[in-house]
Amino acid sequence: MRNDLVSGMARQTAEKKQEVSDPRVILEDFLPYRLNVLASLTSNALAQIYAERFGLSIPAWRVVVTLGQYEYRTARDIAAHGVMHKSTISRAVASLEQRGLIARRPNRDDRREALLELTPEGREIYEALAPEALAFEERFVSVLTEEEQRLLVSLIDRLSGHARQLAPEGEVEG
Amino acid sequence: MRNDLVSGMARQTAEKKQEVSDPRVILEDFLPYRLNVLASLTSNALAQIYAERFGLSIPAWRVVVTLGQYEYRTARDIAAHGVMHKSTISRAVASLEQRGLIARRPNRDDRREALLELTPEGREIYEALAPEALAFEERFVSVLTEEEQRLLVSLIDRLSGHARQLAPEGEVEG
DNA sequence: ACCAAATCGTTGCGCATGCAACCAATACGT
DNA sequence: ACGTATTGGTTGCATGCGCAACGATTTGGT
Repeated sequence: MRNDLVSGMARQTAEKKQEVSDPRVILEDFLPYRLNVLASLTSNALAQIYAERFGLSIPAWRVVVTLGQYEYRTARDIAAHGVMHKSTISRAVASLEQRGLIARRPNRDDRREALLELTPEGREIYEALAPEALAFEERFVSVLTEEEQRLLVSLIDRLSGHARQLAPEGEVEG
Repeated sequence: MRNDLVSGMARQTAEKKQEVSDPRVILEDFLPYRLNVLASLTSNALAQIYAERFGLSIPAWRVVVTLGQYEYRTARDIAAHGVMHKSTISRAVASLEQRGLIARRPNRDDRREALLELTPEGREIYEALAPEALAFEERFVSVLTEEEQRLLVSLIDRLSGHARQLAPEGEVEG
């Protein structure tokens, strides 16, 4: 093996004081980087479940979950709820509709938008998928104590709130 | 405004017991989702800095940072260090080389690989970029106390280690 | 009533990404 | 020493994404 660089992830606290005089970014210690690595690892592991077993992309998965949670909803609700770009949703919805997993019902009160909902087949997939997703989450956080899990959630929340202010505008992919 | 769905991020603890009998995924409470949103928010905010001000993509930024940190390194070292696919690195390196920010020196001992290093211009950019990145990080985590910051880092570390086991293989984009 | 601005959703375009195939060079087994 | 397997790095290809422009519809101002 030869992967000591990544598996080592050497943390060098001795370096800290140097950052003052000659600012250096230590990638492995850089929080945005770490967050991304963790999020990617998690996403990819999860994606295997719903891609290989249900043929769903990440955006499709989010659409399905949202509709499973809310019965029916418009595309822009889903976009807001899943923090995704509306074009991403549009394409995911088109694909899901073509596969017969969701149905589109035009809204008579506002004919620009359409209400989306799971078809019976769609709900079937959702009901098979949801327990697996939750089981994954459970396995994933099982290295932490309950206390730590609550803490993590609260830290993430506060950081997310703050991050939205640092970058006021813009959707987020996922 | 009409974004109550996303800005509300309603957390409904009362729902918890329902998950036992009828497993439902509440997207806003789903940890992988939250991690992704936070990571994306952070990435995008950061990306603005080095895209708009230095014309660097995320992979390019990671190459620059790695070389700033280690003087010289091969492409595959950088890939491992930045947890990125080797093709991503290859293209980032090509672009940086063309812009004259990094130089490639063939390794006589193993002529498959090449040692990469920052040119003076590259280092100049790095030295302008590093303080800004660190300042961003500082601003970013400033909502947390020192204690909480240490805790967050440790939680992330443990989760990352665990996640690597759940998804044993595969690079990570970023 | 009318016109401008805003909103929902779709689509064409350019670009980045991951994958797999590939080339060149090196390591390994026998 | 020879052939095969492995490794570093590049590239063609298909896919997916965000952006911006657009059509259709609705809202708001006057």
